[in-house]
Amino acid sequence: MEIKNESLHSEASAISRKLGGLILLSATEVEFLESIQNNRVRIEKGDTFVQEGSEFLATFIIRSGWVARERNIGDGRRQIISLALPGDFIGLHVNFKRQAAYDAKAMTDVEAALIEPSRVLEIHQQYPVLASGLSWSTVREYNILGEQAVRLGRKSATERLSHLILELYHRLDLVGLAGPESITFPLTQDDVADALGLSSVHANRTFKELKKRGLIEYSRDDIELIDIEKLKSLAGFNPAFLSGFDNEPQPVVKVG
Amino acid sequence: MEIKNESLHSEASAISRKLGGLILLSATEVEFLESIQNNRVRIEKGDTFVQEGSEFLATFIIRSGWVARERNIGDGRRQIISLALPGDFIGLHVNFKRQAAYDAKAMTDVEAALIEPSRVLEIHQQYPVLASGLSWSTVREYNILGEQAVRLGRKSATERLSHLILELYHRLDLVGLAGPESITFPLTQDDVADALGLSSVHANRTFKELKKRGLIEYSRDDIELIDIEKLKSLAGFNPAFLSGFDNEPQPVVKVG
DNA sequence: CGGCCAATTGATTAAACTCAATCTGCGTGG
DNA sequence: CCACGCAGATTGAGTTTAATCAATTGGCCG
Repeated sequence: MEIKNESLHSEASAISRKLGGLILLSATEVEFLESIQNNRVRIEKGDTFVQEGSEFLATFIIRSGWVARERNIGDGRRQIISLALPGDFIGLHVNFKRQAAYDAKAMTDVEAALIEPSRVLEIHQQYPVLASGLSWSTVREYNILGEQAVRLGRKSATERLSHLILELYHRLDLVGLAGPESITFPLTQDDVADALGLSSVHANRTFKELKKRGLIEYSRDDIELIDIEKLKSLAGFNPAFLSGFDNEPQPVVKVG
Repeated sequence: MEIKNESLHSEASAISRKLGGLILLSATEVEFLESIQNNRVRIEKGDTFVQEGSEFLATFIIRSGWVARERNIGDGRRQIISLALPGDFIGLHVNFKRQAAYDAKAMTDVEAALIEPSRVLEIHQQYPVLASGLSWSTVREYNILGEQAVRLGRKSATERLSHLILELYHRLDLVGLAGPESITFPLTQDDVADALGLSSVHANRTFKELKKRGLIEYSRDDIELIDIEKLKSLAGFNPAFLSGFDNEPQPVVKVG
């Protein structure tokens, strides 16, 4: 993990786009949000930059790339708990020891911002609108993980895969990273297997099945959602858990 | 004035016992924590008191009894996302619409305290130690749910059940509700099945298997942990995700 | 051209599910 | 006090989904 400081971009960061897509942010708030992201790190694809049991040095905000929170249980079995996409936090809340309960591994090259705990406090004390945004992010992460539990516990392989694809499509869309009906998809089928609790062989067959049914197309690093309505119906997908809105991003908090 | 953890009165509420078991709480903090629990509700066993999609009216603190956060997907399938025990919150963080992403259902008669959003804000602004306690509770809930994902995605039926039993044993112990080597267990085998992503028939056979191996005994509403060490070894159970403290050596497993 | 990682396919096995009966403990109304 | 009803637990038999084992193929890069 190589660390370098960079100057402010003119374009809004993913976290600003994400929060801005749901709340009306004032210029001051956006500025602050951008200003706390100056301490940047680049993480190489494949790098496990947070180890289970080790101490969080700071909170990460993903600026670009995909990260997997995962648990490796001794005998080679692995479960991807959740995926962190641009605009997401790693280690926003920590326990008293700041001890990680999972590995965080870069699935692509990643750019992240390192946020000091004091800056998070500052948000809570001086930027109430942003603080409510953090609260929203927190409950959203929890709900995403809840859906993951439903997928793993009660859905078939085809339901799991189509549900995951739709979740990623909606989440990427919120930060402006989804195509009209496609997403870039950097995960290997092994990764998908470990995200969905399947063997890699079965993950492969499940991809093939969705393709055969005319629901998706996929290549090395893209998935095309050919028939979103059928995908939703197969997956039993309701996007409510992602926003808490009736699918319509609407500003509900006015400028301070 | 600061008081020792052990000197918390036995009449202190579960949430005070839980936080007091981990942080040194001042008398003022304990008093405040108790005072915000005056608005109490009784919830009858079987009552789904929060509906998926409906609005949270307040935050609940469970004072006694067990609650399941669960998702019911149209066709009769159900997944218990997580269990809330005495001292746990329901709806601590909410999204902008305060919309629940899951049902909350009482698995026993429950007593809960209703906390106004303004009191939660008050904690963050005036009781920094308690605020850090809430942050700890938040990340703990997330980590518990992460373990649930590992159970559902990557563990066998016997591993899942023994892991769940151990988790509940440790969590109940933290609030003084576990026996020396037993817990009260109000869930039906149907509930266990829906928590572990199994059929009820298989849940039953898994109970039988653990009993046959001399790991547990169970009756209508108790589970005895006959051989905790063997249970831990079978489950692959490491309590780190529950506390984040070094109460016990935490081996960091490295898979090469 | 190799080498390598990921994807794909075929064959077989195993874990868990479904379906269908019972069985059991317990509370209740007569 | 007892028969009845009922929810939950238990058991047996057969089926299904997904896992495992074992090659093979495909694409990309140095």
